[in-house]
Amino acid sequence: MDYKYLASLLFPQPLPSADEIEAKYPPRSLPEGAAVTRFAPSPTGYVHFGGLFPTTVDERLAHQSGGVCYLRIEDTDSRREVKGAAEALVKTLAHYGIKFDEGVTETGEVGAYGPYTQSKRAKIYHVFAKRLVEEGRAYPVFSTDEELEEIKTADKKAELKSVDWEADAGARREAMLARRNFTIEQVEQELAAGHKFALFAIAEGDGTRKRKVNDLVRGALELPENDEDIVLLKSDGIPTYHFAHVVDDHLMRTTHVIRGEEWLPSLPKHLQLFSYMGWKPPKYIHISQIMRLDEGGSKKKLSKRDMGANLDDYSRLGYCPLAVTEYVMTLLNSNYEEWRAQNPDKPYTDFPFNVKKMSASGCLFDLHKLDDVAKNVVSRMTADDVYKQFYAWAKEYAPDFASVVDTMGEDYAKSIISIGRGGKKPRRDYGTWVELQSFMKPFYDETFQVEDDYPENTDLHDIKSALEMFAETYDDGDDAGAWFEKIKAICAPLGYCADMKEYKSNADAYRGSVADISMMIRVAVTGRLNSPDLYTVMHIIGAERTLSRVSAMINKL
RNA sequence: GGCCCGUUGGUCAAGCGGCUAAGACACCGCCCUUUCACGGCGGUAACGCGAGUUCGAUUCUCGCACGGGUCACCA
Repeated sequence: MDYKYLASLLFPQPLPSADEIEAKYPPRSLPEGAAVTRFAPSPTGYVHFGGLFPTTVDERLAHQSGGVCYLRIEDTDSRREVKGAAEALVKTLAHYGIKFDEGVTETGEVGAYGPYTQSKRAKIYHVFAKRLVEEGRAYPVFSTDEELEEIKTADKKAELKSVDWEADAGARREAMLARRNFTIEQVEQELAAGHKFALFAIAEGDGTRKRKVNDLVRGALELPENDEDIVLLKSDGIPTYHFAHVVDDHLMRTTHVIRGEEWLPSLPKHLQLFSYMGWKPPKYIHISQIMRLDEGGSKKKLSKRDMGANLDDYSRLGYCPLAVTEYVMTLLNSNYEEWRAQNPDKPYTDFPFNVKKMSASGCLFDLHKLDDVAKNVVSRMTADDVYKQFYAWAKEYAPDFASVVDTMGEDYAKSIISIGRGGKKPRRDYGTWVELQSFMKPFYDETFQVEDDYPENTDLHDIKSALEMFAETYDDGDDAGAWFEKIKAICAPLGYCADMKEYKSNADAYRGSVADISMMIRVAVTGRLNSPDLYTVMHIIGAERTLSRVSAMINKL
């Protein structure tokens, strides 16, 4: 068969030569060892938590080595495309510190290796597709409009589940072989009839033979050679992922491809295409799925509806983006936590990220762990920083509380946030803005309320007497020592023990201890059974509030 | 069903032929503390099973089991 002629039939429009294209995408001039990575999502919706994993690896690998990390939009499936998804994606990732040097950005496309949107690269794919036809490595498969319609509406997933695998494999193989046989005349006729064609690459592999391939995380893998013809172009002329991946990652000079493990089975296809094209394949890292625990206690894939799957959930719950990033880092490199403990003040980007430390097995999403990381992150922040982030969050997600905060001003809020902050061991009372909001509530009249009841065995008369005595003697000017002496002084008249050690060794002799007296005051002043140090709380809210809350409680009893 | 990947405590995980099998989270207990919390100390808890190689296997090989992925003109 005259492949040159076939190619000219299939691609009649004038195209640049492969060499011309290659010249436009020269090797990058980067320092030795610099990684070029990319995140290549299809714009089908919000960013999944699972998407943050490979992306963080992309970003670290590139920027740690002085390389380039770019964003390419794989919009080759018009059926699934969601409008505005790409923009939302860029914005969300930026929020988590993933900044792209090239590709699709908030301000449009930047970089010399574009376009970075696959739908704009049709001509480039056609150049290389045509070359494969000329070499006798690719052939067309024609479909009528009706058949195409069928392909478009068929629910392949459902179909595949109820298939007779063995019979199907044979039938598919036969059909594949049959498709390879055609004549130039048939092609001419089909084209004349206006039928569209998909372009397939001939598989030369032997499926019964294994080939060693390398994955940077998993090591040497044995995958069967590819013996299935590969769809390069769909009937609409748009490439499949397989072809686009090979062409784009070669031209854009990607050195490391980080992607989900669902791509592992098609790796032989990609390797075969790289070899057909005469290009050097990139290094691969296939990342396992993120799992979650279902109600029954078994592992399930973290799916779209799960809490925590949508990255926007974290914003809503008030996790600061750095907390999420650091959590991802701990999952990616288990020595990250140790490094963090030793380097509490360094930015996470100083951590020497190591691909070899990554785990080949999947990991389970653990909200507890996230909370712990979040507490660490927030405890290390300055009061100023916490205030800014919290206030911005409140404006959006808790506007009522934001206006409550406004009533007392910024400094007041910061004095609350400053409790236990700074020093070598800052307190870790809250890890999210939702938790901080709850922490702050007792400090504002609008949100103060008695939420907790006194412990069951507390004597109401004692409470009343204790509060009355407290109110009589309270002096805003006392220092912490004097203040506590006065609390202790309340004990004896009521038959409570002022000394905890004494009380513990001789509890029966007393009605209670200074701890109980403190609790009586605490609930009156903060409305809760737990609070930060009472003396500190009273001085933040001031004497007036303190005493009015105490008398309100006395009246209530 | 074929093929591929994976399997250390509840979770994330060190380990890479010889260890009392790290650490972190969670859980529990004790201590500190005016309570709770924070903090400190400690505890419960693991190499999926069966062969083989070896003086010796968590570590290497092979089966099996389990989990996951994949088998589209989707990515």
